[in-house]
Order: sequence, then structure tokens, then C-alpha cells
Amino acid sequence: MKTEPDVCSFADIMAAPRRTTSWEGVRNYQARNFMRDQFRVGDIALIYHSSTDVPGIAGIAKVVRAAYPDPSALDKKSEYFDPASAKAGESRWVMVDVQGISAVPSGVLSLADIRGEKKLASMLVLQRGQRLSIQPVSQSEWNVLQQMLGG
DNA sequence: GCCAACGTTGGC
DNA sequence: GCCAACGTTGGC
Repeated sequence: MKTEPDVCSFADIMAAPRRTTSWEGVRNYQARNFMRDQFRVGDIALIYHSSTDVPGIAGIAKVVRAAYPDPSALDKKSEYFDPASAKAGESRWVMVDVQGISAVPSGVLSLADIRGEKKLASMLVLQRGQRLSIQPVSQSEWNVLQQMLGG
């Protein structure tokens, strides 16, 4: 799950009540559908910092609430306000709640580190033009990442 | 700040 | 339903 640390960093998640935050503001259908159709309570999520000095995985979280309507789409004061949702009278977007588990010990497992590991060459985050803010990670990729994170 | 890549919008 | 124009993403 990508986030800009200036907006919501992994540290922000860890500092939130119950270390839990709602993943509001996803406004891309493919990313929404991943949350709606694939996310289950208990699933592990990698929190990735984008648009920052050292982009990469900053921490591990887990899904503690499955997809439900994202009310920010109906909030005119929100930067995530969606006129089409407001017109329809209900949010077309969903969010999940995630709870921080642990930060990456070194601070970040950088994109460069990920790119340097041949076993991770299949990761979507490395693919050219891949901008999706929610990306699936395979079990084998996760196994390698866990090794790199010291188990 | 650049710019490639991609998604969305809207006129036709 | 095509597709040009526009907006956004995000590494570099």
C-alpha cells in the first residue's frame, strides 16, 4: 500500500490510536477493487513510502477491517471529495482499516534494495509505468522480503 | 523540476 | 465508442 509520508507515514500509523488508521482517499478503480475484493481481515500489508527521498517499504501492517464505504468522497471539505459520489448520494469508493505491526528495522527497505534482489524482479512496484497505489504481493515475494527484513 | 506512463474526461 | 486533451503519479 503506497502512501506519501508527508501525508501519512508509517510512523503516523504507529502513533495513531490502537496503531490503526483508515486507508481513505484511494481514487483509482483497480486499487479500490483490490481492497474490496481481495483484502481480508488479518491480511498482511506492506506500507510503502512514495514521492520521498528514499522510496521503499517502511513497515508492516495488517488489515483489521475489511472494505467499507469511504466517507471522505462525500465530504466537500475533504481533498478526496468526489462530486460523482456526492451526486449519487453514496460513496463509490471504499477503504480498509490497517493496524501497524512493526517498522522496518533500518527505517526503510529501499526501492533500490528491492530492485537489487533478483528474486524480487517480479514485484509490480519495479515494473515500468506501474503506478497503482494498491498492489498485490505474492507469497514467494513476501518470503524473500521477510528474509531481507531479518525474518 | 522533468517527463514517461497511465487513467479519466468529454466532444464528436 | 473513438481518441485528443488533460490530469496525476512518482522515480529520478
